[in-house]
Amino acid sequence: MVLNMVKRVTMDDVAEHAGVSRALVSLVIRNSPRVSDHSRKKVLASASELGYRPNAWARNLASGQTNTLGVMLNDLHNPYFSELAHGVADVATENGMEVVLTSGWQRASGEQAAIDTLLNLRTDGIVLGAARFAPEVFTEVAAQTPTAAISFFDEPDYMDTVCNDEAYGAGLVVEHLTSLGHTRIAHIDAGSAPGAPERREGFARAMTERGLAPIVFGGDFNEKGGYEASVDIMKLKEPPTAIFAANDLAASGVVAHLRNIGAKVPHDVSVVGYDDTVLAGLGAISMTTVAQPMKLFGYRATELLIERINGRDEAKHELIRPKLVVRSTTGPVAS
Amino acid sequence: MVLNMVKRVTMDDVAEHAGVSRALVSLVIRNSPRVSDHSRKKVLASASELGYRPNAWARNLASGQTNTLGVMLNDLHNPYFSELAHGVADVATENGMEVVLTSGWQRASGEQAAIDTLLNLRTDGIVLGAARFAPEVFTEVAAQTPTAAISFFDEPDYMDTVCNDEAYGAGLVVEHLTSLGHTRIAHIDAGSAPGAPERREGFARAMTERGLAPIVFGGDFNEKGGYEASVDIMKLKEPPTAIFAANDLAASGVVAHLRNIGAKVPHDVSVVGYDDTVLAGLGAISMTTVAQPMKLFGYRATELLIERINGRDEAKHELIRPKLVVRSTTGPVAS
DNA sequence: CGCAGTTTGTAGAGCGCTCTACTTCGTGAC
DNA sequence: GTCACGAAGTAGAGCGCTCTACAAACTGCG
Repeated sequence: MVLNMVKRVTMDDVAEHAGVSRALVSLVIRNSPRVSDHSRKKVLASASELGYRPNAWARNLASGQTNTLGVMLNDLHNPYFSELAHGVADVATENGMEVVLTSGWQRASGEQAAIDTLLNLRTDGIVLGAARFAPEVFTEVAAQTPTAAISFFDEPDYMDTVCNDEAYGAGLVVEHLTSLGHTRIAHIDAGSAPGAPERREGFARAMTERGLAPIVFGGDFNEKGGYEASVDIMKLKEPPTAIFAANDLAASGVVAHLRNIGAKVPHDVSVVGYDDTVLAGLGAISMTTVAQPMKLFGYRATELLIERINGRDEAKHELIRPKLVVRSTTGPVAS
Repeated sequence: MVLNMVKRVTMDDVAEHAGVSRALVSLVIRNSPRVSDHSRKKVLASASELGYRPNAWARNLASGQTNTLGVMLNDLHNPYFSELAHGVADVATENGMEVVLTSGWQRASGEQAAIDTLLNLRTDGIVLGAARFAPEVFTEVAAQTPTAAISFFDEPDYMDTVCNDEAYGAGLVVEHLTSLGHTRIAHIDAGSAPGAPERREGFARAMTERGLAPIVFGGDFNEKGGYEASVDIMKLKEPPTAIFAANDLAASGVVAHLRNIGAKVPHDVSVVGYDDTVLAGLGAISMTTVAQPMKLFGYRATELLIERINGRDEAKHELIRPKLVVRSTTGPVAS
């Protein structure tokens, strides 16, 4: 409807100005070796003089390639996701590809709209950055374009996946806490949210392997979930000496409640988070937590996706091991 | 090079299947009223049977409109920016537009690459989500497409801007602290980073208006900056009873240092942050801070941008007033 | 000098859609 | 019955680029 005031410079304009054919200009712009130095310079000079800028829409339409990777995240507010996007962007750039981000912005219809945008853009592939999408999303997307999903634990044959080794991470926590002398350790889980079952089972296994009773309370991946669960936990006749929360946010809820009831961290109760988000690293909080190398997740997912785009057939599934970051919310059990 | 395995369904396929012309299919897809109900149904049925999906590249090329807004952020890790993007997305969706996000990912060449991507996409307009870009970025982008910038304090005539009323926010802090009886108040600033000078000057004005000496220490918009500045501050012969930090991160650095030297917050020293990021709201931190309605910034910038796309000529500049959020790091001055 | 082989450049047919200008058809007024 | 008119549908020329097939110009070698 409304035209840009600036008259758009096209390849034909450049060709005419340089006195060559449009095809030659195209070759120059795409850095083809099939052009003589002399022509190349001439064309580039004309292009920059006219302020030429290739039109991505036309280029992609003509080439059938978009050279673009789509990334869909379900919550940009979570630093976890931005790390991930960063990783994707790095690998994409390395491979000369662009990245387009979308998000459902936690709106009801947003998720579907975001997917439609991405699919209509015909990106060469799509990274689904979190498993909180409706299951149909995965099958729908994967049916139409190469897809890699992060934190999708089902290992389907229609797309690649990269997951955190949740069980391993939970094991690290148990090992750390038991080495400090803790035996009564409670875990606040996040129900059936992605990753939560694996985390819970890993915890249970690590505990039983050591002959300890796995204490599990239902919570959620947010501050409230941690707070409320810790209220119940601390009402136990024999409260645990350590609490392993669903994630950092939940852990900060635990810390808040412990402070309210006058319990000292870590002297009375040790607290461990999960994710190593910014807040865990803050001096004022300084929380022991499990660091998922989110950027690495983004890397690997993108690498797998690019392999897939280039023709690999079978789906691959990777499990990446997190690391324990010990800070000041854990300490030896009080004697 | 590599073709998608799935044969792409085009408008012509749908037209043939439905026994109508491509033009009619186009009208149906674009929801034109010029189509009879009967044809519409027939076409839609064919489309869904074939799994048709409009090709955004072709559509935009043909229509000369992209119906897409570009957003460039310089640091997706900062929750401040994701809020902003969220606001942009909301307004864009309301107006039936798509949003494409890019970021320089704090990489040297990243910024320019991100801009090129956006400009090559020929989005109808661009929201520049932070003022930390090189100045040329603004002029380059604004010269080529309608542009709105957030937190760009210069009020240029070539693009719209939306800014936080930093001076007003600083005034709120001073008012709050003086009403609690504080008279020795220190401000940790962030040098010439965007917004910082306005914040500092607002602080100084509010203080002098009340006959109080503005104490200013150089810092930065991060935890380290706050920590180090507070070290100097607390070495003063007469340390202040309240510290107004550059932002929440800096404030959390201040709190960390105060805790280290055994000063109680807020009993001995009150601390105020700026931005009201997630961390300020956490129970374990619960920081008094100034809330910038980032989402609103996104809203307004996008609304201005759309006006601009629709033909408004003169640039508009808006100043939006933040709000003080009182939590538990501020209290009456100890008597 | 002639011819194969290599570079370098060009013509022109699309890519999948939109949009203007036109055709066709049905309706009702006269 | 005729004609004007609006509604419904279509033909076909692009949009700005890529890419295949081919032409032209330049090697060098017998």
